[in-house]
Amino acid sequence: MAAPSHPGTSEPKGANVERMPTVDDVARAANVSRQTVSNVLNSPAIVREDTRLRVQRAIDDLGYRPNASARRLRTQRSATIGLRLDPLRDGISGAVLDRFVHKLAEQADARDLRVMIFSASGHDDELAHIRRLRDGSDVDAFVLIGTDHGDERSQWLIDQGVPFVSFGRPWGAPSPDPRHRWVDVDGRAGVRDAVTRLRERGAQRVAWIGWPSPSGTGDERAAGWREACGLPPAAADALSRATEDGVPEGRAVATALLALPEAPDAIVCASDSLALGALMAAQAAGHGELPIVGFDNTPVAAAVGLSSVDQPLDEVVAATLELLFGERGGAVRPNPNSNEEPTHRLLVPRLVERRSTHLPLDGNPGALGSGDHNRKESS
Amino acid sequence: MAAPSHPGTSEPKGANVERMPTVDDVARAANVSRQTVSNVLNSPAIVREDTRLRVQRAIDDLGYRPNASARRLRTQRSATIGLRLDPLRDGISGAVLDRFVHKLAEQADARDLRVMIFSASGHDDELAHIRRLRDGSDVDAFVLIGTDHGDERSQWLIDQGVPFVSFGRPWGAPSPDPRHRWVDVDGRAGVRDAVTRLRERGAQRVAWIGWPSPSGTGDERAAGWREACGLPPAAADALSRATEDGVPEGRAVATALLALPEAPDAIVCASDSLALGALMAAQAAGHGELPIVGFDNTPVAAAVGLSSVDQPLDEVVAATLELLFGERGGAVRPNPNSNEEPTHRLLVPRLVERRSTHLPLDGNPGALGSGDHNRKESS
DNA sequence: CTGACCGTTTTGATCGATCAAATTCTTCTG
DNA sequence: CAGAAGAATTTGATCGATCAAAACGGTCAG
Repeated sequence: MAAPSHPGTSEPKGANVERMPTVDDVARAANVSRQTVSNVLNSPAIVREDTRLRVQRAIDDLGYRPNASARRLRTQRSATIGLRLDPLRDGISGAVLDRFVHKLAEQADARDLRVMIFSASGHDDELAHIRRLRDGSDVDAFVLIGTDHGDERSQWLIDQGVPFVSFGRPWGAPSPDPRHRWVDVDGRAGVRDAVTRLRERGAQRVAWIGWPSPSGTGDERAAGWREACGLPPAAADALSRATEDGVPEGRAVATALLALPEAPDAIVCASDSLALGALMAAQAAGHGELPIVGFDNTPVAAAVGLSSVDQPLDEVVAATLELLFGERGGAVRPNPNSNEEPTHRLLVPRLVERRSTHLPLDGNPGALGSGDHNRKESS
Repeated sequence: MAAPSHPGTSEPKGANVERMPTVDDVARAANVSRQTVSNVLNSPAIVREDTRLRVQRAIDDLGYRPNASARRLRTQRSATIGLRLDPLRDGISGAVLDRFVHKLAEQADARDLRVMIFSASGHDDELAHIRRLRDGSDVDAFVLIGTDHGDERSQWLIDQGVPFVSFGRPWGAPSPDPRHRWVDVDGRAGVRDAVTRLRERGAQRVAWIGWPSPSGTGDERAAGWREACGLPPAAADALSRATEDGVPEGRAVATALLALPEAPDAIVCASDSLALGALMAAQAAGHGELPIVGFDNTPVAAAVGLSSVDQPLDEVVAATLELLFGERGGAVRPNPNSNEEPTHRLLVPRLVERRSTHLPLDGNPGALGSGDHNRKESS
């Protein structure tokens, strides 16, 4: 938090008027040719030890930094990933994508990649942007987020030969194109685990609040509940509800569930928004102790002490980059032509347990918040 | 939502193997010289009408798109804005910054600017990144977010001659550097308005829940409350509380306030997190009808029907870009040397009223949610 | 001593655009 | 109709790096 001054390397760069040094400047200073300098940077192995050190010192002394544009122009690649920020996501659940963006920025940086963001109003607009960015060689690979049924973006990108990976499976496609690389989280397994855990804890009638079908992610999650709830079909149907996402919606549906003659003794929801609504409903109905589980482990869930299924975004991002660039490489791999190597990755989420599956909700506020991340935030 | 195929211009670009056309290709096709093509793109005014049309047609036919790297190399500017995504913000309030990022991406796009994001672990790390990005001429201007007391970043950037604008005032500086361009929202006025509104509605004892001092934004907001609450100092002190940000914290403090012999009849908070906590406290204490106002108008506030002070992010972003690039220009202005033109902009927020200042909280869930933005969101 | 061979370094060309200056084409004046 | 002034267009150089191939220096077998 303290210790200002010299961040980065601290060479004597005065104001900012004098131009940045170039390879030629470094070459002159180290008494070698441009190319040798270039080699020191890009293939140090082929340069003799002592010259390498000499050049390196010159680089440090002058504070040389390769010009990204020049390099990109010559190499024909930008080492930049494009990412569309979805303008629709304004709900609580949108926070997942934010975390995804963060992680992506972090891990991309570690690989010396840049991340460029853009926003678009719809799928068509998005594709137009992608084309522009790629044709201008601004960006050489894209990450698609939030694929859904009948998503025509993937196919277009494949046809155009634009390298990309989607966070989200190709829902609904009868036979998914093997050239489509994707990473996703197994929501079905996540919900299944959550339900199982609740039953281990003694719950016998675990209800489900999900989204209307068809919804790729939603249907998967619902399936997970159905597999694990241990109820005969009819009873299961009675405890299953579908509604648009949202806190009020969740509250309304949960209220109805709790008013049933054979009321549920636990509720699992397809999102934290729905779960928060359910939490409020339970509280209002005097069932403060009712175990409730949400999905996505958003900040709100942490804040109100709601148990939630957490997506392993670190792994998601790592897998995304690996599919795009390989184990460590910095060069983009084109979309695979055949199905030689695995072109997708399905990751398993894990349940984060909090008060909502442990303690009664009422009572002393002092015990709230389970010490989860709660940082002050200004502006 | 429907209508796939041809996004952008739809020229007959087959696979993606053949290289993109260049100015020379276009020139040849239109029977002019490279430079004329360049002129059509950059200064159409000096090209004769008919040649311009001819060239334009060739551009469209070939699907030509200027190569960003080449242009940047030659012009020495990247038309790219750098933005650090703060890894700390994980609370509910962090959502404001997300909205900011969105708006920035949108408006930057309208000006043909790119936005590049990066993440850093601390201020020093951030500055190191900034240096790297700028020295590599990847980015030519930066937007700083969330400035706070003793923030040494601004001064460093000014010293280094790196063009930037901060979203957030230079807090605490005895005499702010006139070369520092910034945009901020007048939180004091926002809170003042909110309190005034509550008093117009009949509230007589409006309490305040804020953050511990010193906090630039926090102190300003508190000042707004104090100015408008209309209570003598002693009484005001009794109704003022400071705590770290967070839902549980807000709940605890609000519970204490409500237990006072002279309890408040309305509460204004420095954040939606605190306000949500207060809302829960009020509900638990049987004061479901207590008017409560939050700050930042986050999705959560919309979801639970909490009134909140909304920051005009559209204007904030517009002002930011204007300070950086001028009215319409695409070229970055350096940090001003003297204080000739205005170098900052202070915008006024406005109160968004919802159920929490209108109706009782309990009662029928059907009436919840005030129709505010609630969109479904998948993985 | 010659020349093949390997490791290291240098030279010339190139990526795709814009700048600055030179050139050609128009138009208008005396 | 010559010639100047202005408009429109073209030419040559350049931005800063990497690629591809050539040149260099040393070792070593024949």
